Amino acid sequence: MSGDRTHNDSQIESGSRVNDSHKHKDKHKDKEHRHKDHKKDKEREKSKYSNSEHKDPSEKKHRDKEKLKQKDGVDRHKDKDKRKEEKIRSFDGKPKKEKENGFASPPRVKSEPNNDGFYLSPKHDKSLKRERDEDDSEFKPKKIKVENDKKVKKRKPEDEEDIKPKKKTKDKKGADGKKKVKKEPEEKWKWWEEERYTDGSKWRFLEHKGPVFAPPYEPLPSNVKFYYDGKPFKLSEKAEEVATFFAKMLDHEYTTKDIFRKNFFKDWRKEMTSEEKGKLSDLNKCDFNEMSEYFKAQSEARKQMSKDEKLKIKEENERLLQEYGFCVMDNHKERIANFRIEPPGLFRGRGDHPKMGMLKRRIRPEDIIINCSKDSKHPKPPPGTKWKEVRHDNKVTWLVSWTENIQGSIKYIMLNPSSRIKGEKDWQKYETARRLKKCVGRIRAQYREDWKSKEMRIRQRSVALYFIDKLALRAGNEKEEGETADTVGCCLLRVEHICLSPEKDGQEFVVEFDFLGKDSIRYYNKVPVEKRVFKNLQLFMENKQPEDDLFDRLNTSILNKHLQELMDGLTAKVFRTYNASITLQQQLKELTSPEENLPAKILSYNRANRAVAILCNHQRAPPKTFEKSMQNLQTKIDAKKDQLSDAKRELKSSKADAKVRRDEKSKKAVESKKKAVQRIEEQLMKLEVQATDREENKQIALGTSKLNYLDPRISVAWCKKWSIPVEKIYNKTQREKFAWAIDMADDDFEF
DNA sequence: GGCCATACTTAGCATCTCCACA
DNA sequence: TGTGGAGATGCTAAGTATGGCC
Repeated sequence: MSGDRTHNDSQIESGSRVNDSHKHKDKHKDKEHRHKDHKKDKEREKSKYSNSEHKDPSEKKHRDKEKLKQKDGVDRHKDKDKRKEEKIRSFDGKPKKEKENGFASPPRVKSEPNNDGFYLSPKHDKSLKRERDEDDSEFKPKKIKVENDKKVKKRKPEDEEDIKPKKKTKDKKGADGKKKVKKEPEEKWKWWEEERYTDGSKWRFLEHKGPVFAPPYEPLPSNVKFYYDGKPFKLSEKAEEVATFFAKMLDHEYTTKDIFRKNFFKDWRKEMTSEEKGKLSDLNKCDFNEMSEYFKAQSEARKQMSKDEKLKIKEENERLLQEYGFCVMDNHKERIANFRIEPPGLFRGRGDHPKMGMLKRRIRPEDIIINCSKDSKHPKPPPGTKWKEVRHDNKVTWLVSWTENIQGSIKYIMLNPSSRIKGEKDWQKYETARRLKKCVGRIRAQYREDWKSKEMRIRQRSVALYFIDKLALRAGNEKEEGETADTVGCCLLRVEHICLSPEKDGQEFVVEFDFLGKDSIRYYNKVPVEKRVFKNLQLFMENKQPEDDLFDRLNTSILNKHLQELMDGLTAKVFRTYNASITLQQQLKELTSPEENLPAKILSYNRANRAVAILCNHQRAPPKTFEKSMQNLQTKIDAKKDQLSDAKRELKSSKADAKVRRDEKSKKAVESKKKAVQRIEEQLMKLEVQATDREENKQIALGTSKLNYLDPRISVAWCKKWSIPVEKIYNKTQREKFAWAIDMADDDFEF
């Protein structure tokens, strides 16, 4: 098949080949533009430090115009040097070697399409008549429930149960059943058995108390001083407040970074009086240490508070939660996720974020838009203030919004994941992924066919889709230049992010990926690909510079439009959900053996979960205490081993004793020694399993996939099948979020 | 088709809480 | 009973996706 490229690639319409751009006028433009932009980028980089957030509007306009001119592709390249610098940065700030943390070639198990795979959990077998706005074959709440707003207000006492806030149940010990397990409230609202709205509205009635604002600034005591150039300097209140933000972060690596310091200083100066501005001209001469010590002492004092004092604070927090932490949405009291407005501080962008250190300003009532229903009791702004706006938009789910000043994006207050509105969406997400399961075979066949297309754009689309499917890459939406760290997803991959080897480590057609993904987490993977993909990649890279786009004819909207045609509701992200869930299901089948005991089964579950986390590249920095805690665990294991050999010795001698004496008493002694050995062996095994689990989890975060990608019904079914308490898999919060799945999935659920 | 605004999900790190153990 | 540390929770940044406008 080595000749396929020469044959097929020559058939590609020349007009659509970006690689022969030099032959075409517009492509010349393209290249010219690229160079221009590079020059501009460099200039921008130069001026960034003196004026990072106020870009010359004419420059922007010009760039926009250039972009419009550019018919064919998108030039989203930033400074090359900067990228190279970032390229070598790993998530812990150091270059990584391949496979160092086991991320190369993640284990993957794929299920091929199952065309009859229309699974209905028995509880949903019953015919459920419901008009649906989306084609979610299994998304079928049962009862029809139509309640008008007035009824909400006139709730009867018997409804009170719903209105009561969920009392925090203390789950003392969880599933072992060894200690008291306080029952969770028995009657919980099963929204999944009710009718959904079909008109695009999200609610009929919404009432809440508005947000909780950050506490006002408390000036420092007079004995805590700020020093400039070695001398005490009394700051104005505004300047002092911003200085405390920096002081609080003094021990953090952020404050050593040039960009952070520059951004901070620039924004800090804006808060200074003209006198302060004149005198405080060099951040390096500023001494925040006394302030920093003061905050450390305060935090220490908080830790040392008496029980009563702590209780008082806890009660106050509880009061706030009760007052502001719940809303009434369509007859039900629902928990709000984030009812507190983000306090002012310094922006902590991740990776090499160009805006890190900028001042995140205090949000005032005048910045706040309230969303609630017309006939609800509207939240009151704090005395003497007013809201920016009160609106009644039931097509959205948010309660409160404001625009933040760093990126100009909108922030929202929304409901908790356990709420109906979030749960329905989550359920729907998994149903879409299950629909993909039914047609993934066809889609895969199609994109494989498209690798041979005459059109470059189709080839690029199909190769990108292959990566998204095979490697669970994110889509890669375009981002505004200079506004965020240089991170990419699939459609944004650049030539410099991949390295092709016809043969490597005994494998053919190897692609080595190395780029920074979401949150500037490094994605490093070396994967053998199909020959056609390899040849296509070579083609896409022809005559391109390292900083050029790999898929210059593709973006996420083109890709998603195509996916939409293949399956209703299909977007790039659905592949991640589908592949994560199907991998979990298969790994669970593969790894669970019936004869295993409970801890071993849990280990198997965690390993299945881990396979998904590796697939999705969910990394974490190793916990600071990791080495120490592993050591502690090892000490425990060693001690247990000693204990075991002692117990075995004792057992041996009691057996010998019993042989001589042949009486009941010594027989009983043997039995009890046997039991002791057994018990210690079990304890040892548990500790060893724990150590393995922890070691394997060192740099992998399981939580993200568990919460966002794994259909909870798979886990619930697994628990039911093996009689494992669901509490072993999901903590209380997770059980609340997945209440729908826990209720509806039986042991035979198939994703 | 590109741009932009908007709405929502996904993500890792920081901080808090509470349990096991000395 | 005090405390270290694991796990839970909170926080908010950083993604994806869509729809409207030009």
